[in-house]
Amino acid sequence: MSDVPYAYQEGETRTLADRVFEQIQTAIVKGDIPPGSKITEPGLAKEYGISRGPLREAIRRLEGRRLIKRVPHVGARVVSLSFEELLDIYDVREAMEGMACRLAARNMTEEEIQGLKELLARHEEAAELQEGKGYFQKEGDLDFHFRIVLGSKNEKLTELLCGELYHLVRMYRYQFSTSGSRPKRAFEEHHRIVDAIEQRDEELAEMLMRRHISASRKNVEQRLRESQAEQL
Amino acid sequence: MSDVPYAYQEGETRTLADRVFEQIQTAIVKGDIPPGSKITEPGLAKEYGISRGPLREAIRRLEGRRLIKRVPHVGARVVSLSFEELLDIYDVREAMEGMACRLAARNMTEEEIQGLKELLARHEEAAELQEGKGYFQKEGDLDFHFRIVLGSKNEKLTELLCGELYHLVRMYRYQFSTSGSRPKRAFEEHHRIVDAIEQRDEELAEMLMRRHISASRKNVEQRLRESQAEQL
DNA sequence: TTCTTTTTAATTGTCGACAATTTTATTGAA
DNA sequence: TTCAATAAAATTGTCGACAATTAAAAAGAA
Repeated sequence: MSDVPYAYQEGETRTLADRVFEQIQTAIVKGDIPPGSKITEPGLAKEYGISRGPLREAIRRLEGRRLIKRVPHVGARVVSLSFEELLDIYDVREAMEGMACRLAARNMTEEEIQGLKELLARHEEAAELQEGKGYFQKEGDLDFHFRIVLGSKNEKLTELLCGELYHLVRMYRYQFSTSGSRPKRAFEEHHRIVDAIEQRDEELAEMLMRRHISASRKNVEQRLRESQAEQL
Repeated sequence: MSDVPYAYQEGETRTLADRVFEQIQTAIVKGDIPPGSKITEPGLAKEYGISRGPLREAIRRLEGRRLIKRVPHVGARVVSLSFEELLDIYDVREAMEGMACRLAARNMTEEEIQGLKELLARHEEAAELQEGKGYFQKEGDLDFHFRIVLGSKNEKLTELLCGELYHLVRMYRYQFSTSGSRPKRAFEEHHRIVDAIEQRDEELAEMLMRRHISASRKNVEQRLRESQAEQL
């Protein structure tokens, strides 16, 4: 599977600025360019072997996706992630993915639902092998959510979630390795969500997804508070 | 009040690209640059009296906000609005503003709530004078929703709603003049929402906001179907 | 030494020029 | 006339250069 799950469907012909945009985005998400670090145009231009023109366009787009913050005449910095913002994102996800799940129960095809079930089965297999942690499950969880969002058949919802929010979510995961701490329960919840979708029970599907994300949020919140307490 | 309700709080010093970005955005939203029309760089550069460099950066940001679509080596066009997308946006708003309303009930200050009530009173006054239609109510409705989103104190939610979605909403309104068709009922709903917020009833606040937006959606949907039927 | 001022260096913002590609117009053949 | 092939024009993509602003370094005063 590609590194970027939600890729724009443009043709082969991509411009330099487009490619560099994706490269830098990946570098930021994976932490290769650490949060808070300064983006210098001549430096990046040299590193990627292009001139400053396309690079600046890429930077503007990164700014639009809120992966970097820019101050006129001063420069750009990679966003630094705060606990508050992470929790904020969970609330947004609860709302949007809840709606996505409701719509998925309405609009997903039988084939797509079948695919979801197979995905879950594969995850469970892998989880049994390596006791529920590690890279695969990390990305696998997002893959599950990703498919449901696509299943909503709501383009705007998909754009906002996959094009704006998930990059940040992945960034947090690379950063804090803050995932997969409650694998068994999460799997159970995933199963129940798929069941609700299969039964076309929109309300239940939405409710279960909201609970699922809300539980995740509470879990992360508690762990963050613990690690904060440790530092005192 | 400023034309753009959600303005970034950058200092005085703004760059050419930033200003042109806002100018073009306003032009697109208001329909001065009609949907579907082609954006030619030399043309716009000449019109705004700048070179193509800053203009291209502005275009990239417009693309990020999904106000224009760009094809490599071909050019950019202003997005054309479809009925499906408008209805999609309503679903997204229902989810996100529902959550915003829940959080607003939790986090709004008493002063902010008081301000909301005053806003409603002013709207009612104006509505009585001009029988509930016209420009003021159009923007006024969005102003109401805008304040509640701010009251959520959730930065990501605010960014997505005010920075991504509301521009499209305003674009639709300028385009189709599709608003203010059920003023009295909308006012009542606004009132009940504020009451729920004042009583700090999070669940009720979310539910009322979701119903409010859902009703709006149904109303628009019906009117769109009627106008479609007329064309047959 | 420490703080302020001045000077230097580096970075960002803007522009015009050229190459690559696409669109439009023209020409020619069926 | 209509369609295909070619030629011309326009537009996009990329680059390097220069001006404006900011950050860093050096010099000087307390």
